[in-house]
Amino acid sequence: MADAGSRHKTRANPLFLREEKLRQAMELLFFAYRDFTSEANAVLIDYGFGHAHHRVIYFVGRNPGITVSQLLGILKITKQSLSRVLGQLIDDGYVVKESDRGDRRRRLLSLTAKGAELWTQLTTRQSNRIARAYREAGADAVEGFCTVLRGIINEEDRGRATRSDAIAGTGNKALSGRDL
Amino acid sequence: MADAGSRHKTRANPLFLREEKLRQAMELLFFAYRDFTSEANAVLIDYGFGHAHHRVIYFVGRNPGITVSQLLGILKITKQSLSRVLGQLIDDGYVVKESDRGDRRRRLLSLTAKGAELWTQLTTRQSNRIARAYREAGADAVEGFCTVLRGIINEEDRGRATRSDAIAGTGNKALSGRDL
DNA sequence: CATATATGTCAATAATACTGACGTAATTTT
DNA sequence: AAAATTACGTCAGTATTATTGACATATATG
Repeated sequence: MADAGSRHKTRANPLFLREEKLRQAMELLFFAYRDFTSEANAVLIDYGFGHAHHRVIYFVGRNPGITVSQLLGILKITKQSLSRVLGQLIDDGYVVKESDRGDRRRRLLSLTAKGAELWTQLTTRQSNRIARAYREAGADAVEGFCTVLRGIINEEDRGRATRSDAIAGTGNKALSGRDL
Repeated sequence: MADAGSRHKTRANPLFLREEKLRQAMELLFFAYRDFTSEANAVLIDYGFGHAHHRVIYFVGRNPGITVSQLLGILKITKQSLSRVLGQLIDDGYVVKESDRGDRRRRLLSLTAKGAELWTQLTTRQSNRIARAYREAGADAVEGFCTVLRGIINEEDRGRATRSDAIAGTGNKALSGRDL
């Protein structure tokens, strides 16, 4: 308790500044995510869809041939939750589901042409926002941005945002299975 | 149309790489936010609260004396949505609401001791995650991280994640009004 | 006094998500 | 080949977050 004073805010107290920086980071993350997602949400309303549909469309587009359980692993929601959203997307002709010929228990998901079009529409807006931020920040800042974000992600999922080189609409079937 | 070929994926095509980097950023943001929030959600379940309560607790703690409409401006939800959540937090003794003596239409929100305790519990876990990522990434990366995130946020809200120096539980009344 | 602002509230609805239970088909293990 | 596991689907009930629209009240401002 002799040095208790160091726990309080004083002139340029490094501990106080550290906590301040951490809270700032949390807020930046909140506001950035809020604005980043509101972009796409506006588009989706015209289609009668919501955030959940966006996430499904996005990850199916990015990973054509993804299985249902791989998708569940990414979204971290229950299959019952996914079911409704995915069902709608299939009914409305944005996503198709086909049996895996290797393991016929599996259902492989991919976008239709209509789905790929929506994917592009959604992704373009969001990547324009990122692109602008990247341009203004510069290459070094971008690298730092990615490094820190990767550090925030749970260790087991850190590979996910890099490994795929799939493009919506194009072939590029199947992920190696254990990867997702 | 003469140089149409440059729009397609070729060996180290800079345009393709650019798009790839942008999609990577979107995914990093998705996964980072997913894991960042799941941290606090787990705690909240024990209190019978959800994500929405967390956001209210957080921003009230960070901005003691914040008004209802300032909070709505941050959260970007309707007052009807806020009403239920805020009402619960007040009923359960985490938040207090008092009339502004200057403008008695306004209600100033702040945390009770109980609320500040929960605030700390929630914030500690999340800031530990950020702190670890910061430590591993280094100071330069952190700076880049903040710069890019700020660039992603809508221009009118960029000041928000920096301006406040309020701490949960401590005095530090009122924001300048126009700021939030 | 008229108007605008800040807040609150009633009602209906939509979207996302959860738990729990159960069923079926295909594959893997023993 | 029987048993166990995996992948998927579905029915039912519920919680949480959020929306729109309408209306009410108190206070402040011109």
